[in-house]
Amino acid sequence: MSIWTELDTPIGTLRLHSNGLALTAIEFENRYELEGQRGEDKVLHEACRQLGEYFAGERRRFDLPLQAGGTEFQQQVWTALQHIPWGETRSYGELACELDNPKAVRAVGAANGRNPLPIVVPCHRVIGSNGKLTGFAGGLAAKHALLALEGVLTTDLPLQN
Amino acid sequence: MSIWTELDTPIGTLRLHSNGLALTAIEFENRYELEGQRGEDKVLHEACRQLGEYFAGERRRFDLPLQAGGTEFQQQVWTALQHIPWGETRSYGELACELDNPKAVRAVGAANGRNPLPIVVPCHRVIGSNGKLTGFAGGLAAKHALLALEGVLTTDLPLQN
DNA sequence: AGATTGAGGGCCGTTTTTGGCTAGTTGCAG
DNA sequence: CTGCAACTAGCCAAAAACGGCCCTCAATCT
Repeated sequence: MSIWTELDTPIGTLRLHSNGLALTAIEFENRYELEGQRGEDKVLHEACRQLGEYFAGERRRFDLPLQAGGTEFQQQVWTALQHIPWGETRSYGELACELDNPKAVRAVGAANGRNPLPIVVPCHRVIGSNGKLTGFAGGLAAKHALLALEGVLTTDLPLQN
Repeated sequence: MSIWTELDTPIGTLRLHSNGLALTAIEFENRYELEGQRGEDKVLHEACRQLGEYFAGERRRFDLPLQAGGTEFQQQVWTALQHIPWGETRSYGELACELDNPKAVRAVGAANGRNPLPIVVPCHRVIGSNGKLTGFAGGLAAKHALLALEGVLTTDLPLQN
């Protein structure tokens, strides 16, 4: 049985899920789907603390137990995501190259879209090769806000359409 | 001539039928069909007691005189059902294999659908090989509730669909 | 010329759909 | 009574559809 708690942030309320041992999911307020009961535990408490520091600009890396599930390929992608440092971005194509699978570009995009642990696993740092943001579970506005928080996008505003 | 009585449970009212010697049928409230007169006897009294304990989480096996009728194949299936322990599940295919008739998968499903003694003969413990519940006389919601009561479905299920 | 769009094709993993195969039961015709 | 369809609480593999892409090549606009 999994438990969850909610956290208010500049980009809206987040719902964090724990299985008691690790963080298993982060949902945006407009997309609650997963089951479970409201509660608190060490994992959630620590996750809230680190996320709070992140949004306050006082933390650039997360140190949390994570458990994501997913296919082998998805796990490769999500692992690669965690190697993108704070304040940097990659294109979907660059990420595919890091996996020695240069042509699996759209597949990388799809895997990004199914990242169960946004923000902590920084899928928001992946953008189109032309600079457009192209998609985010919490909405492009949230993606833009996250990148702005990390000091990217200070000058230009490629948020269009 | 058979008699029946009704029992309130978390998944709705059940109508239990007895022929005086054994339990002959259990009907869900949305599917009353069998004839008979309302009444009470030792069999029904004991069945209600054990079912009450089951729904209270205090009983994992039933010890009741049963009489189900049906074809030879159906009886094989229903007997096999009773060997599935509380809290476990089988796929229709696995069940077919246990009958040394691996290809009789749909036939097993059909026999499940005609099980006259649901819950006591645990046809709710049989699910699709992909994890979907796929059908239950009392409705999928009831099947889901029963499996939840037995502690299954807590961990899995978030697997697609 | 250079920059900016928009359509089109190719790419890959995942998800959904489809179609064939199956054995027993049941209903209906001969 | 036999025989033949038409069901069904399934299953598997193949095929098609779908994405948080990316490149190319025109067409268009400074």
